[in-house]
Amino acid sequence: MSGNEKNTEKLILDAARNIFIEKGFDGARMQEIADTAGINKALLHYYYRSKDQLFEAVFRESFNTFSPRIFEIMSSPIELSQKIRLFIDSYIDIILENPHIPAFVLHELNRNPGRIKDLMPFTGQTAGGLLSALSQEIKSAGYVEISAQQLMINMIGLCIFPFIGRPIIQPILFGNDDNRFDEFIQSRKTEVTKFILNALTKK
Amino acid sequence: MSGNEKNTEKLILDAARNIFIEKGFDGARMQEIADTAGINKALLHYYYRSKDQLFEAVFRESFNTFSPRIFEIMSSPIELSQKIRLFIDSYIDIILENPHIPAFVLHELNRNPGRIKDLMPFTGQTAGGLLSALSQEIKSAGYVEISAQQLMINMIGLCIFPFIGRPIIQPILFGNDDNRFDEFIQSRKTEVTKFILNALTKK
DNA sequence: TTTCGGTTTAACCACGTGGTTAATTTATAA
DNA sequence: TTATAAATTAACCACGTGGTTAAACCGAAA
Repeated sequence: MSGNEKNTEKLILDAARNIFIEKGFDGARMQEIADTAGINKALLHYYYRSKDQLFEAVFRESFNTFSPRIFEIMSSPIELSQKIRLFIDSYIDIILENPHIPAFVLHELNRNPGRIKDLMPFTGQTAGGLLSALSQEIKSAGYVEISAQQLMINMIGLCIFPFIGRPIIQPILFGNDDNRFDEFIQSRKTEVTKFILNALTKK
Repeated sequence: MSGNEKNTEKLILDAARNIFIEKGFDGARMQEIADTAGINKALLHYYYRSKDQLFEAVFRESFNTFSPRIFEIMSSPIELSQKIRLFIDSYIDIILENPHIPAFVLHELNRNPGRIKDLMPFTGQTAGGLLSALSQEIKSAGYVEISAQQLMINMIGLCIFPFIGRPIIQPILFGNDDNRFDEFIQSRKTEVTKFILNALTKK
């Protein structure tokens, strides 16, 4: 039982996650995943039967990380402004720990939009319920008139976009300086929250 | 000179654009591009020497469509609020005509971030100039305190995100109904403009 | 020590890939 | 009509791909 005693299945999944997220399904090679995991290629098929199934495992995991707990937070019994603060804060934190996941998940979903059906934990109905509830809260909070959908997309988009757009944002706006980009992201949590809450406030 | 007299090079580029944008570089097959164009595969290499060069042609074109004319608009001598209205309006219009381009460009840029260097028409300096000018305008307009970078990213992100995120947005928020999603996008132009301008306004 | 199941590997396979080539067709001009 | 170059094609090639297989390895129970 030496130190590197790590079960092989996990070893494979870790390697596959790195490769798939970096190169996407089409760009990933089973050989490279095996090399990264430090094992023989046949072992990939021993534990996961095919490239598709290995990818499936990685993608589900990534999707669950990516899929915001927005519905949990949004249905909790706290004030709307607090929900918004809470969501922005925790969602940006999550993405900061896995900055490449949004681009990965969204690309694979665009490549195969039908896949979403297998992944949705909540029905359209539960979503509908939350939306109408949110819609009520917007009104009773005395906020600006805005549909629940528009607000949700704004919140999520403002959190995610900087990460997906980094390869174009950083060179143009920050002279390709990693530090300046990181500072930018750091300040985003408070900036986005301020921006949204102010956008919702009647003048 | 019959009706379908279309020069072959253009025929190839059209087919390549469709395939590359739908499947990405790694997922695209030269044979499928040839079939789509209705020509022999060897012709692809006759006009464009390699898959890379054919892709390069498609990507440059897409990037120029995608790359917002934000710097033109932002440096024109009109009031800031008008610039914002103008940008949101025209940018969403452009993307509506090519709804798959943002996901395509951003994915390929994430796959190969170095590529951006070959594509930037403006130096970091010109961008810097525009940013400080914009920063001044924000102040003199009496708007809320916000950095030029944060504002620009918010504007662009709010325009683009619904298109990149469609495969997840439509099923969850609109019961996978094409019409409801299209209505949502249509109302976005006014909604996003209102949202941003209000977010910038002090109480 | 032997046996036996789960692990791991080297070697292999059929097939699809991007790319090439030599020949054929087509248009053009003399 | 004929000569010439450009456009187009069928056939081909080397190689990388996902996947398989049979044998070897290894720890534990008998």
